Amino acid sequence: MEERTPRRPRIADVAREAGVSKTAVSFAFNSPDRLAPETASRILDVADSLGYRPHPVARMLTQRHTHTIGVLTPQALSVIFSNPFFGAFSEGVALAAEQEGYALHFISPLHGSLASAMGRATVDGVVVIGLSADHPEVEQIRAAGVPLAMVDCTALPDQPSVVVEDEGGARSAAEHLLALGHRDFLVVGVEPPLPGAKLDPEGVMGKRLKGYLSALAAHGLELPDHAVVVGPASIEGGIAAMRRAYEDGLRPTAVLAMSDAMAIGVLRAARELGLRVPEDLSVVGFDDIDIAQHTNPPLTTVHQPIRQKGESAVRLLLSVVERRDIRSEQLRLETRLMVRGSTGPAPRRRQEVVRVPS
Amino acid sequence: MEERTPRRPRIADVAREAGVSKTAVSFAFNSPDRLAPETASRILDVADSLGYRPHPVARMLTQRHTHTIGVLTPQALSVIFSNPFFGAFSEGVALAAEQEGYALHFISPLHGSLASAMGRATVDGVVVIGLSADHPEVEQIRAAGVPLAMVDCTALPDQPSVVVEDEGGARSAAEHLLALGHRDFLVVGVEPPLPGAKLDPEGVMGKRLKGYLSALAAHGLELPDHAVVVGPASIEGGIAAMRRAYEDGLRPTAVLAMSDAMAIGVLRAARELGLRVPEDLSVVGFDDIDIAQHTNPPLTTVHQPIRQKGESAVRLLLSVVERRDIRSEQLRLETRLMVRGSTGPAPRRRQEVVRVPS
DNA sequence: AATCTCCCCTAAACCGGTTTGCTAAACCGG
DNA sequence: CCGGTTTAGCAAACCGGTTTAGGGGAGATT
Repeated sequence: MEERTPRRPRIADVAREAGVSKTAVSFAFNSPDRLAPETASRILDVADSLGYRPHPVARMLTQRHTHTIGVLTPQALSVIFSNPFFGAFSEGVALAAEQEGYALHFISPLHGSLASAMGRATVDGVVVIGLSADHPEVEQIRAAGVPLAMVDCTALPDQPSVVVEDEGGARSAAEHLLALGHRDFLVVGVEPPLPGAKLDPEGVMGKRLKGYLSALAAHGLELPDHAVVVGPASIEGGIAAMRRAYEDGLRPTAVLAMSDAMAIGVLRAARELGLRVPEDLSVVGFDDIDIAQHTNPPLTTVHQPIRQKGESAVRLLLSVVERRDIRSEQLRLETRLMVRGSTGPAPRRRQEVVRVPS
Repeated sequence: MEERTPRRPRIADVAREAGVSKTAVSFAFNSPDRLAPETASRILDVADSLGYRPHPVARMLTQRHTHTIGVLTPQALSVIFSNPFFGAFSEGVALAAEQEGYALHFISPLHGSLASAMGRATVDGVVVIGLSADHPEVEQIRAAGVPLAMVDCTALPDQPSVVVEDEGGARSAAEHLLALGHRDFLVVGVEPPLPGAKLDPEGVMGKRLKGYLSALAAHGLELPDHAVVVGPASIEGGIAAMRRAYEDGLRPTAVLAMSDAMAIGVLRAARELGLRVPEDLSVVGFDDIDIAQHTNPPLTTVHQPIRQKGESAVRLLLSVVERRDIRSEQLRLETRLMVRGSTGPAPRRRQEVVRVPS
């Protein structure tokens, strides 16, 4: 006569075993002070002996919140997690979430649909990264009444958001190279997630490009279209982009990369092409990920507070989730050029790159 | 006379508005074929106009599963996410999870308690990484009836697990250096998460150390205790470890690092100490993270299939979650030495390191 | 002795869905 | 015209908890 279904014990089982009501058991776990001390501890003992744990889903249902925040990205997590930028960002998100007692739930397209993934997600709010404001998904989330905080996008005026000075940072990178005498540039950009799509001028990469261009324009320079190559934001992407540029006959003295990972790829490709950095070629990245200071030579790059971005996004989000603060803040963080070893004076010899006189 | 509480519409609201029962609404969403086509689409229209989405938590409660898997780590996520190893591992986990239609939930100690974090987590199963089998938490999870898959730990015979050939990989690393003529070694290890704890001989680091030692022993060599330094598994940790070793007077010709991040730190510290790699010093890492092939010089290291580890763990886990397969598999994956540029023949000059004759 | 408090605990409603079991009407062949 | 099968939809039970409103008894107050 064995018990055939070792099913999970419920609150009713504990109540029966302890000879009390379900309410009492609930009190024992959630507000023990509403029970006589010995009753509470007896209930807890019984619960323990039965191996009872309150069912988290049932609890969520009645308490109306999940103590979980979501991180929403339009790309598959499997491509995202290998990105050091995302790692650092998640670090910031996790730090704030952990401090506030929230768990982390990553939301990415399931079976191709971000909407259905979002529909399944049991979160109190979401941090949205890598999505432009006009993405239909974002509107849907808002309509569903789920609080959200946007990262790298400020287009929703009544929503909390965190952005960085992308344009200014990019400008300072280009100015740095211009001051070193460089005139022949190659811009290495991150391609949009959807193949074929044009660089969104309001997106992060669009702003960085704008920053580069405005610095060049101030020196009477223009950037020919073919001096902009794009690829995936990875070391391999950077290698491929640099090789392609060389095969196309470009011989820049300086490379402006929109991501550190790609800059590291450029460093690598340059070495293979027999170019010394920074003597023959200067390279500047963007983001200042951790390894940037440990490359050889150390990478000159535009620092942005990646971790803080994640942390602030969560703080902003929680302030509306917990209704501590209704007004939604728009945070704008600074960027800062970190001059290290990968940039130097432009070499003397002239390059054959197209240049437009002012 | 405005509606004051724009509360989320419930299934009953849709039912009333459409003039049908709750059941019909539920059917419209979940098994439309049980309804007349026009009824179903009318209900869906009403739902849409009301902005109704089925409540995911309520749905979880009745359906008895969450379509979410947890990743459990004993360390704070904020320290974990910056680790490239973990990034690659998560990539594998995410890949398998996404393919199977599961979302990802990261579980780390909340307010210092892994148990309470686990108690709140609404997951169908967990992938456990970095936890030894005798950790009280693991027992608790099993007792709670939550399916789990252990990574890097095989101690639970009736649980699915994924491990790699740590000892063999470490041995091959040491043998490679021995074959190059090295006799004076420094081992750079990853410190246990709890300060002061001794290296768990059954843990990953313990096995790697055992592998190093057995290769040395086969050549009649012993490793003095002071030739093993430990630190956090990061670039900084590697730099600090190498510096400390030098300050202690050690002058090894070869470094065996238990993690690539630390090996990269060693590379960096060596450069600062004026040592050429591999002419003056050989360095071999462990893991073969992505950047290992892009360091300067490219890092010789022991490859382990990190992504596959994550992927397999999820597959194994889901096979028990979905009861497709009751027998729990124990997977053991191979490691493989990747010889690259950071190792070379031992330099001629003898070092003053302590050496025990055979 | 009656009333008031306070303490400890409970019954029942509720959270927002899904699922089971059933019924009434439509359909069908003979 | 009749019994049998389908079809379309409903009411109620259920998932596993929390919370509200309130009841009974003991001690304090009048």
